Order: sequence, then C-alpha cells, then structure tokens
Amino acid sequence: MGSNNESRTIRDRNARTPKRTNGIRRVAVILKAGEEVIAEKGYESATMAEIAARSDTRIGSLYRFFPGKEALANALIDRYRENIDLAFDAIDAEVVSLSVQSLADRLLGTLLRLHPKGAATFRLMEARPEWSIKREELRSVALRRIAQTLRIHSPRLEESLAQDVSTVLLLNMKSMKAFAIMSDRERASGALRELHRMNRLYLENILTPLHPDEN
Amino acid sequence: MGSNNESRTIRDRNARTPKRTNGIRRVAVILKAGEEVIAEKGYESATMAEIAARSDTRIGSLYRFFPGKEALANALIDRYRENIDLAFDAIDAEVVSLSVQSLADRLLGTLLRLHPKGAATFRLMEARPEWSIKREELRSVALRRIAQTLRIHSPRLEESLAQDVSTVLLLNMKSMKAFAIMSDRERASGALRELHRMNRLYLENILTPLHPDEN
Amino acid sequence: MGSNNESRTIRDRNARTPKRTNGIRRVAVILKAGEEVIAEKGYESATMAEIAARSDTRIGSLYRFFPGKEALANALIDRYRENIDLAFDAIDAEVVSLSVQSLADRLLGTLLRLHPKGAATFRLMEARPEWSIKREELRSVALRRIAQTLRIHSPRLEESLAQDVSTVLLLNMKSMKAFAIMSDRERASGALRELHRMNRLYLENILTPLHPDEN
Amino acid sequence: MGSNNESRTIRDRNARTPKRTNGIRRVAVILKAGEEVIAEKGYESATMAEIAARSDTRIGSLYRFFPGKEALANALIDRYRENIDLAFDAIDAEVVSLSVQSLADRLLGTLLRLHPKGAATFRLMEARPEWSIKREELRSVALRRIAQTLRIHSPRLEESLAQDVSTVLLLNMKSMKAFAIMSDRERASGALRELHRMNRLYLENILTPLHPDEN
DNA sequence: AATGAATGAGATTTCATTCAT
DNA sequence: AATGAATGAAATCTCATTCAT
Repeated sequence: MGSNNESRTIRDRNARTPKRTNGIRRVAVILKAGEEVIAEKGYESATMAEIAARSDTRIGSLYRFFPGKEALANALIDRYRENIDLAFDAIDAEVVSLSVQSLADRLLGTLLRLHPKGAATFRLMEARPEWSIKREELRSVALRRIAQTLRIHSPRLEESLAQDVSTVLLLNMKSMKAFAIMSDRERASGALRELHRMNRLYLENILTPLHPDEN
Repeated sequence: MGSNNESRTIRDRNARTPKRTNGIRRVAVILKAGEEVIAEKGYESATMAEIAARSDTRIGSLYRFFPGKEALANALIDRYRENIDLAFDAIDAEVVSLSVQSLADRLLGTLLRLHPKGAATFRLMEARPEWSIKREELRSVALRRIAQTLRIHSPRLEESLAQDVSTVLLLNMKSMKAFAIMSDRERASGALRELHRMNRLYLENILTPLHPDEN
Repeated sequence: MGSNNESRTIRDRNARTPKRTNGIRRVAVILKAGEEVIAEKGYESATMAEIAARSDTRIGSLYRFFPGKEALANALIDRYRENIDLAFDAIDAEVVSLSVQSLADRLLGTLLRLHPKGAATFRLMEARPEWSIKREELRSVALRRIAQTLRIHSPRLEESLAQDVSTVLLLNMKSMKAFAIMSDRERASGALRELHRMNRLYLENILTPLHPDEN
Repeated sequence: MGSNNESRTIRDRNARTPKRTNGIRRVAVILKAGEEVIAEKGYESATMAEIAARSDTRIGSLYRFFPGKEALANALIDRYRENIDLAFDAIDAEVVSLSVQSLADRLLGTLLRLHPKGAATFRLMEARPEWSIKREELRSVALRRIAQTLRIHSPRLEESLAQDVSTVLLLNMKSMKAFAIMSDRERASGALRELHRMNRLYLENILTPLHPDEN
C-alpha cells in the first residue's frame, strides 16, 4: 500500500489537479441546478434527485459535495449575500458622480439585476421558520448597504433617517423585482414608469434639501 | 340509449357544500385551521393531518368536505377574494368624502387589515406554478378595484393612467403588509412613517392636478 | 303511542302500499346501477357512493335495502342465476322442434343474450376467492341445464357424455360472449361465422349418430 | 436560452432498468411476487405491501424499480407478450412436420403451458379500462402468430380465412386455459377430451381440403 | 472515489359502514 | 324513515439519506 508511493504521487498530481478543478466546477454546476429547481418548485418540492439529474451528477456524488439538502440551501443563501455585496460595491464606486434621479434609478434596479440568482433564495426563506434568521441577516445587510450608499452620496443625511429611508427603498427594490415575475407585459411598461416616478419623487424629497447648491 | 350519466360519475374536486348545521360549522373550523397551518408552514409543509388535528376533525371528515389538499387551498383563495371585494366596498362607500392624503393612507392599510385572513393565500400562490393563474386573477381583481376607487374619487383621472397607478399602489399595499411580518419593531415606526410619506407624495402628485380648486 | 292506532292504520295502509311499491322499484334501480358500475369498474373499484348516485339513492337508504357491498353483490349473482334458468326454460319449451344446427345456434347465443345482465356477475366472481364457490354453483347450474336440454332433444344421449359435451358447449357460449366485448367489428363477422361453424360441427358430430332416421 | 431540459424533469413512469446484479435479481423476484399476488387477488386487491413482503423487499426498494403499481403491471404484461412470442417460435420451428391433429393439439395447449406466467396478465387486463388497449395489442399479437403458424403449415390457406380461424382457435386456447382454473378434477378429463375433439374436428374441417394428397 | 441500491417514516387519499338528527 | 356527517384502517407513494460494492 505504501510501496509505490513515488510513481503514484507523480501520476496522481497530474490526475488530481484536474479532478479538483472538476470539483470546483461541479460545485458550481450543482449550485446552478439547485437554484433553478428551487426557484421553480420551492424548497420542499425540490428533490435532491432532480437537482442531481439536472446537474448531471450522481446522487451519491451530490452528497459528497453537499452533505444534505439544507447545506445546499445554505450555500445558495450565502452566495446570494456575496452577490448583494458585490452589487453595492459597484454602485458605491460611482455613487458620488450620480444625480439624485440616477441614484434612485440605479438602486431601484439593483435587486432586479440580481434576480435570477436570487429567486431561489427567496423561496428558501419562506420555507423554514428557522431560516427567517437568515432572512433577517440578508435584509439587514441590504439595509446597511443602502444606507451606506445614501450617506456616501449625501453625507449630511442623518444616520437614523438614512436607515428609515433605506427600508422604504428596499421595499421599492423588491417591488421592482416583483415586476420580473409578472407576465402581463402590456401593462408592465406603464407600471414601470410609475414605479420609477414614485421612487424618484421620494428620494428627491429626502435628498434634495441636503444639496441646496444643486438647485 | 345507454344510461351513462357522465356528470354523475366524474368526481367533484371542489369543496363540498355542507347541508347540515354541523357540517357548516365544521367547514368554517377547518378553513380557519387550514389558514393557520398553511400561513405558518407553507403549502407543502402543511399536512392534512395537522389541519385535521388543529380543527379537532378526524381525517376522514376533513376529506369529506375538502376532497384533497388542493380543494382546501382553492377554498381559502376563493374566500380571500371575497374579502378583498368586501374591503373595497367599504372604502368605496366613503371615498368621495376623503382627502387625497386620507385616501392614500386608507388604501395603504387595506391589505394589511386583511392580513391574518390573507397570509395563507400568499403562501399558497408561491407553492404551485399552476396557481399563478389564481394569482393573476386575484391581482387583477385588486387592480380593478383600486382603479375603480381612484376614479370614483377623481373622475377626471384617465382610465389608462389609473391602471398604471393602481399597479404601483398595489405594490405599496403589499409592502405595507410586508411590515406585518417583520419582527424588528424598533425600526418599524420610522419605516412606516416613510412608507406613508412616499405613498402620499406619489398619490398627491397624481391626483392633485386634477382637483385645481382644492388647492 | 298506541292510542291513535285506528286512524293511523287507515292512513298508513294508503300511505305504505305505494311506499312498498317504491321499495321494490328502488331495489330494482339499485341493482341496475350496481350492475353497471361493477361491470364497468370491477367489484373493488366500484364504490357504494357511485352506485348510490347512479341510482339516485342516498347512501343511507342504499344500506337500508342492501346491508353491505357483499349483500348487493350476492343479490346480483342470485338474479343472474334466475335469469339463466329462465333462459333455459325458454329453450326447453321449443327444443324438441329444433334441428341439431338450430339447437347449436340457439345455445351458442344464450349467454350473449344474457350478457348485459351478466357482465357484473363475472367481474364479481373474479373478485373474491370466497366467491369461487358461487362461481362453481353458477357453472354447475349452467352445465346441468345444458345437459338437460341436450337430453330433452336427444334422449338417447348418454348422461355422462352429455355432461362432458355441456362443458365444451358452455365454453363456446362464453367465447361467444367474449365477442361482445371485442371492439374490432370488421373481423368480428368472419370470426362469428367460424365460431358458429365449429359449434355446429361439434354438436352434429355428437348428436347426429343418435338420430339415424333423420339422415 | 433557458437551460430547462424537459425530458430530465419529467418523471419516468416505467420500470427502471437496474444496473447492478443485486438490482437485477431484485427485479426478477419482485415480478414473480407481483405475478403471484395479482393472479391470486386481482389488480385492485393486490397490495404493493404484500408484493413487497412476498419478495422480501422493503416498500421503498420496490418503488425504486417500479415507480407505481401500474408500472409493475405494465412490466408483467410486457413480459407475457415476450413469452407468447417465444412459445410460437417454438411451435413454428417444428410445425411443418406436424399432422393436422398434432397441430390442433399443440396450439390448444399453448396458452395453458404459459399459464402460471400469464394468469396475472389476464386479471390485469380486466382491471382498468385503459388497459383494454394492451389487451387488444396482446390479442392482436396472438392472432397474428396463430395465423402465421397456420400458413406455415398450410401455405394454401387463404390469408383472410386464416385470420378468422385464428380467432376461433384463440378462443379454444383460452377455453383450455380456463380448465386450469377449474377445481372439478373429476369431470375435467372427459371435458378435456371433448375440447380436444372439437378443436381437431374444426381444424381438420378447415385444413384437410387443402392437403388432398395426404388423404 | 463513484455509484446506485436500500431504507422507512410519513404524507395523501379512499371508502365501507355506522349513527345521530 | 331518510339523510348525510363521522370514522379510521388501510393503501399508495415520496424522498432524504446512508452504505456496500
């Protein structure tokens, strides 16, 4: 068992490195499949078997990478959190150069842009009461990031008001995402225009008094 | 020539209408229990056994009145639709005497007021893709009623604008309901204030130009 | 309770007689419905509820007339036996005047003619092992009657041969009934002709030697 | 653009093909048990639990290979069809050397010889109206094979006559099988002799004129 | 390491039959 | 006497997870 170590090490190093790459790729493929299936059917109705099939993984292998359905779910939620952070990093990088209206629009579309990757996460958080904690965490991250973005843009905005405003903006961002699910494409464009209008109206009402010279 | 009566043979998948007082009470109790359990756990995780237990019904009796989990779900959805109509009837009865701000606030709270009776319905409509039809129906009823209310209040409001505005108001109403689920009571009051502010701001922006003499 | 006996007796005699007639009619209607449903779905799949519905009877009333599913089944079997006897009575009434060929054809069609009333019976006897006794009884009645008919027609036919021949004739009669179920009407006529041919061929081969003067 | 793979999502309602030796043995054992139980009790009364118990399989394993009662039934029917073909292959291999009488006897016993493996199939086809399609298929296979055998034996037999004759022979073959179920062993031997006699008589009547030199 | 067979607790649903009103 | 509500044992089927090969 230990006598042919050398030859094996050489062979294995060549063999295993691609296998590890495979492992990383495999995890990504499984997550994608899990995302799809859970987004379509919800957590309870999604089966490990279908996720395995859709990612072209054998069920036994799936359990090697994710030791349970919950583990897979948690991985999806975590990944979504990271995506949120990345999205706000991008906004913050240019926020100082944005007008209030542009900022309003930019924020409004943020969750929508994340949507396909987030759909599963939302269904997950409905599923288990225990996960309402995760939901609060996620919500809390989003609120913090929105408030932070607002204060980067308008440093004179009071901290506590920034938090309350963030709550409302988050609701609008979710409303925006809700449009994505709607099928009625005809009425969608008018509704979209109105949602943008309201969102701008509100953010202007909050931020403009803080920028007197911009008038 | 044959004596086949097809309609008799086909099993009715809807809830049975009870014909005795006992049955009527039973149905009400079951609906209440179903509402609770589904609101708590979601459709898939809610079990007929628990609904039976919580309504102090034997499983066989439950199936007498609701010949399947779906039948129970449909009954809950239907009942919610009726509640929506009743709520708007109440608003419409006094809408002419309401200021724009009062109207904004009144609408905003409508779904929230329906909430305990509607919580299950929302979880139901997430559950099954087939039920997106029911979802659209419900949504469509709500939109129609909001638009109707707006035009009773402001007859000069254009029909097509009324529809677009309704879409946004409905989103706000749902956002309001989302507060009910949140646990973070501390921040809730400030957020609530902001949501009201935005909603009023928006509705005034829409309706005030139509009432020039009210200025 | 016993004081108004007289007036009741008079009233009841008028009232009850139609009710009894109703009872007889009701039993007939239920039997018909039971026959249909069992013939279509088989004993296990037939439900008392459907039989009640199809006979426009309330389930509680159904159980007044037939105190169980088995009781209903037994009644159907018994009625079928009576029908067999009636059918053979009719044949026997004219058997002496029949040629061998006519007798062959007459017998062949007997079960077929009984078919709609017998279909349920056959499904019943498949259903429960306990009912194979009933099956044997029925079979035995049929065999006895066929043998009897043969010996009325050809008294010189030996008793034991008559029994063996009856067994084969009964098979042919059942084969004939099997045609009724077949859907392939095109090929049916040729097949029918062949079955008749075989049946005649056989019965002539048995009976003709016993009627030397008829040649 | 979407990555939905429909074929993967749709659940396969047929029996799964096992890929390990253990699985293959298991499937065979389950089929045998299913055959027995269904033959004894009929489709509706046979329970998956009993089939599992009789094949010493846990219920979950049973459902792994046969994802439903119907799947098991279909597998049994399919296997029976294969057996029919094998049986006729055997007859056809020696049919040219058979006398008419031998051929008659050989055919007559064919279904009987298949019997224990076919008993379940016949009960299955009574069970569900939907399966009358399968019944017709099976019937059609049998008829085709009988006709083919006849024409191998007597090439001068007309095609259309061959088909009609096959229908009758098939009836006789089924009659023969019906004897197997009968318990009355005493009378069976005489009846058996008569059935053989009729069957020979008939086939001679059909085929002999086509072989004038054999007289 | 990869695979797929095994497991069984638990969910939904059915229906003959009884019985109170 | 007529009705339909109540009952619960029993059947079908699902699926996350483990483990032997």
